[in-house]
Amino acid sequence: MEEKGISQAVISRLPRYYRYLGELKDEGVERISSQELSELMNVTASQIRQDFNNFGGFGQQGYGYNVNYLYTEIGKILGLDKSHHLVIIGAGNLGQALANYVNFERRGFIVKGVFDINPDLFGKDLRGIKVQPLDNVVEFVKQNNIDIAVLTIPKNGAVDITQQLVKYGVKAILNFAHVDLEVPEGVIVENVHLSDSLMKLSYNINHYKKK
Amino acid sequence: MEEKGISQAVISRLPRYYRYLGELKDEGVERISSQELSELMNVTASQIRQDFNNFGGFGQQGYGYNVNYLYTEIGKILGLDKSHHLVIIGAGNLGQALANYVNFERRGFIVKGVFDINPDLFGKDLRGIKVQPLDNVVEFVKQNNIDIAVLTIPKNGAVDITQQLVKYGVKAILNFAHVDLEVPEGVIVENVHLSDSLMKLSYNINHYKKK
DNA sequence: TAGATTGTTAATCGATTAACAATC
DNA sequence: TAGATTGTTAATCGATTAACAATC
Repeated sequence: MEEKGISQAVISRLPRYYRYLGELKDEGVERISSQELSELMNVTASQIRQDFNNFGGFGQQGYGYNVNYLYTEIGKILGLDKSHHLVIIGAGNLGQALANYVNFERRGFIVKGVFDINPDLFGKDLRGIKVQPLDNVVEFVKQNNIDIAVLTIPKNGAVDITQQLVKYGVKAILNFAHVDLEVPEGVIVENVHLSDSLMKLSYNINHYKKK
Repeated sequence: MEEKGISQAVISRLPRYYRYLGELKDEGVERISSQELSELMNVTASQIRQDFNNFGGFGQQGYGYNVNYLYTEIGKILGLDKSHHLVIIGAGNLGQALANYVNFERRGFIVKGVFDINPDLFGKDLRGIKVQPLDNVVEFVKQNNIDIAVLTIPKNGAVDITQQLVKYGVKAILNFAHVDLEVPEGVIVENVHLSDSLMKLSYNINHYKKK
């Protein structure tokens, strides 16, 4: 089961498989073939089988895949069977939106702290968590075993705080700031650049003709 | 200049080029070679030249690229020289965050209306735009030449409203709902699935070893 | 002109799809 | 057993990188 060198293209597809399998599970579907799943998801059956086989054989010839089992296994691959402690840095609308989004918690992403530089926000309660001054974050990260930092602050602040965060053990950053963060080897950055998404949309509005 | 069949891989890189070129421009840099840009951005010079050449020759042998010119041209390719009218559907924290994000406006993405089903939010002012009842949206889209809808509502609502929106002329959807939207040919959907990003992060925390 | 650097073709690499033998 | 469907190898396709001739 110790896989390695899986491409990010494959990893990027796992959450979508996970979502579809979760829905099938909720509908009470017990088994599914790569062919059926391929029609549902609009991808090739071949790709589905290749993707799953990167992690070992989850299916059975002549039968297909057990939905429940496959769902659980993909969850494990994604690390959703373990919980992750995260801090949100920036308690503006976006930070608050994320702090309030209860579904993350369901997947094991536990918001432990929310920080901001704006004193007006200090003490504001977000689902039981009070916004703290940003100055507290380093100490907080040290003491609370924080894996993930979510950056919802402007880019200058994001660059500065990143240095501190990785120094004190943050392993991954979900970055909403519109800047490329420099991090040491082994620290993961996932960028969510909303303006980039809008620009792609804009391009495609003008150029997209047929599928 | 009429390009076609540009791959989405290339398009996805354009906003990042645009950002770096904008910064160089602001710093007063006049010209840059693909080699210099490649070091700055951590991509190959070859890829940069290939990417730009999809759209025609923006550079000059022996000189490199004029930063200002290239910046402007990429902006045009992305359609940022034209403005887009958008509506935000869902005025929760995320919808408000986007409505308040002034930088979108700078790039020509003009928020024309914000809608919600929650009466408590009706009339709430977001940078001069008042939240309206969702029931108004179809009429509003018809009359205000709306290109883009941003969906920041839960998935059931998103699926339902999408049918209406595309019927009345919306050409593109920025979808934050955790569901795959079905749209007719020619309508663009760009998904921003934040929980997928967190899952990728989670996977990589556990598996990433070396670059 | 000589040097630099693009534009572009060719080579490589990786990801996707097709095919089919293994096997439940 | 026969039929179905996976696991996996082989073929194809597309994207990235390398190389270099064109040219400023």
